[in-house]
Amino acid sequence: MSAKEPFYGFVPRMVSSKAAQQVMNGETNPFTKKPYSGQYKKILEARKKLPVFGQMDEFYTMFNKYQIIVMVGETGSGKTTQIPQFVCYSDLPHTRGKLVACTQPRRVAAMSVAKRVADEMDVPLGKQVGYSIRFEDMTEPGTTFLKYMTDGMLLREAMHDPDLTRYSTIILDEAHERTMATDILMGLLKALSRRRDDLKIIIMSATLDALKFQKYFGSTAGDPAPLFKVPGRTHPVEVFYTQEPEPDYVEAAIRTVLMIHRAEDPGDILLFLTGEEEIEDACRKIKLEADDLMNQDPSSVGPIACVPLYSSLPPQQQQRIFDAAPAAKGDGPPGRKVVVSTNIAETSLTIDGIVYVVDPGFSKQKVYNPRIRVESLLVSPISKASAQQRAGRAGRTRPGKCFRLYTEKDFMNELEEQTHPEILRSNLANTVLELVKLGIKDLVRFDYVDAPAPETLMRALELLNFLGALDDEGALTPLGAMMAEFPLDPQMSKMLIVSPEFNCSNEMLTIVAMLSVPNVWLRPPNMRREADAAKALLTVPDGDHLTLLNVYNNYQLNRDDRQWAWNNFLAGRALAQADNVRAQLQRTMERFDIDLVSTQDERKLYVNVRMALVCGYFMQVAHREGEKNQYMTVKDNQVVGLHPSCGLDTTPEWVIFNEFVLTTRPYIRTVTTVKPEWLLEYATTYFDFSTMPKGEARRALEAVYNKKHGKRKELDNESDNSTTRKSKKAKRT
DNA sequence: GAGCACTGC
Repeated sequence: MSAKEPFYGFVPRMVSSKAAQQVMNGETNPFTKKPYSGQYKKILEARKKLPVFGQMDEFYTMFNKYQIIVMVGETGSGKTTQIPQFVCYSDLPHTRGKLVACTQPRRVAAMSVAKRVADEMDVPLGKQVGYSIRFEDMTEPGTTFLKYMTDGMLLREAMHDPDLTRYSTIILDEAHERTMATDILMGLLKALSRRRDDLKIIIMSATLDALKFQKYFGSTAGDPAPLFKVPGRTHPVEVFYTQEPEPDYVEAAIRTVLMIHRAEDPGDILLFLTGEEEIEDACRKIKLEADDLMNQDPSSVGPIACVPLYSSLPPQQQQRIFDAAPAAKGDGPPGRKVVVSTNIAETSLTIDGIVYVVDPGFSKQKVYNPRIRVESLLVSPISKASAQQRAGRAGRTRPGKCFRLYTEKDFMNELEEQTHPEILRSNLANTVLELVKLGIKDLVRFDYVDAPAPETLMRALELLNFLGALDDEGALTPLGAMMAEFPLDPQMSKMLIVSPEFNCSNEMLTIVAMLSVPNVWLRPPNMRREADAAKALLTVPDGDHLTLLNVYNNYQLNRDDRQWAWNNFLAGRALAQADNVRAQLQRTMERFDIDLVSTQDERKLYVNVRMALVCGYFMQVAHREGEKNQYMTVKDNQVVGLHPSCGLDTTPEWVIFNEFVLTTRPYIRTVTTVKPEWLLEYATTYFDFSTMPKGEARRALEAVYNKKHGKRKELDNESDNSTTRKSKKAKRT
């Protein structure tokens, strides 16, 4: 290195903040050797005002000394943008052919932070600083040394390189969110830190659970990992509670919004509710009542704009949350914007200008019941951490107020400290397969930050064993190794891999892709009949899986017609996404030399597809009990009905289903009719009579078995043709 | 005769 080299004399991981700042304040960009731009200097001045910048010295002392650091930084501390840069100046990954990784739970965050940091470092995005998310790799091998990425992406990389050798430092950001991928990564990194003493690890989190991470990542001697703490930069938020519990939180929320509108100073309102329907309904009511108020007394109440926000809203409409509040009418008071949102506004989206938050204290949360193998969404009380996060949304631009629609006593005594991490609320089939592929031998004794219920692990192991992904000893089979490579639930990767045997891998690729994206069916409230009619035209009566195939094929045939999706009440965004997913899955198929084949004869094709579906979803079979829309899931004996969105024109005796949903009653959704012979043939071990509970389903299967094997002839059963027609006439009345 | 909380590969 020459004397002109800005990093001259720098030794990796022995760099002081003084030296680093000298380079930052110099004239030459040490990473590009080009002179710094004017923009760089301007941004640098702003960076210097961030709380974390003032603690650079403390950071380097710790970073240089310890292998693992837990960092706590509240919103506005600048940790996500600054810490990875600080690390680069001491770690000097570019001089050693290494990378610094910083993970994010969300794609947009990985992209936007990478862009910001590239600007701050005065380099083009995708060169020295890049990002890597599914479907998009904005990095340049050999050049990129600071990479923002989704946590799931790093987990995928670990499957191929368990020692993550490319990285010199790994930073897990937003660890407090406890996504499944971050939780698994924490377990892997803890073990890896003992194999690779050259690897540095930083766990970054919002305040609350730092001690948990410190203990988890502590030394074997029991000392907690060192803590680096940076204050945030937000405005104070005054919190109010109700005196009594509110029996109807939606009604109370609307009342509170109107109270704020009448009595409080100007400033926008953010109201948290739990779902689309609730939100649309509340928006209508607020608008109606606020308009009434203004008409009654235009001199004291201003106009109001009520904006809904939830993820399935088209991006264009989501943008409305950033519109300015409506202007005052004449000399009247200024207008006010009310955003009524799901949890999306708690973490994923920030809206500036919010001064008032109304928090009823509920959100929809995923829960998993391993006993009946069902994930469902339940409206549940939020955690204290969540309530604090919501309140904080009122103090981003100036001091604000938060109205909690529950008592202070309930807040103190009833709310959990933290939302349960995802790993405790999910079906783990996929995760277990990933862990086994990662070489984790004993899943029950894996060092989880929070260990899932043994029953949940057992359910996952059982499923993977039935699918043939794990052998009876729990070891990965060649099939399982292949399945783990697909970004899919194991049932889906299984049916994809076997689909060439049924001559329908092209079709199965499509179906799996369609099952992996959000619902494609649109049903605007004022056009339900038209939407249903459009759907009926695309429906294949043998099953919803085939209908999805048909929808995709028609979408492809009409690619040139930009209006096609809209005219058919289909979500164009979801279809485009399916296209993307399909291409990615196809690449994985090709990598494994799995044949891409089709059946030409449509009637045979549909049968072939249905048989292949059985190979993956044989554990999700329901048998009709009686004549009406009443089914019983095989083996766990849950009474379910076909979901009203189901397109079957009959109620067949045997169906497989993709989803079990628990709403007004238990429903099975995305359903296709199958033949009992297929169950016996393609899932022999699962449909072993000795392990099946007695009942109609078992009797019917036994009859099929005996008939085939000529043991005993059933006289009263014509088997799979015994479907009953649903009365279309009765349906309409 | 209902509804996708939110992410991610």
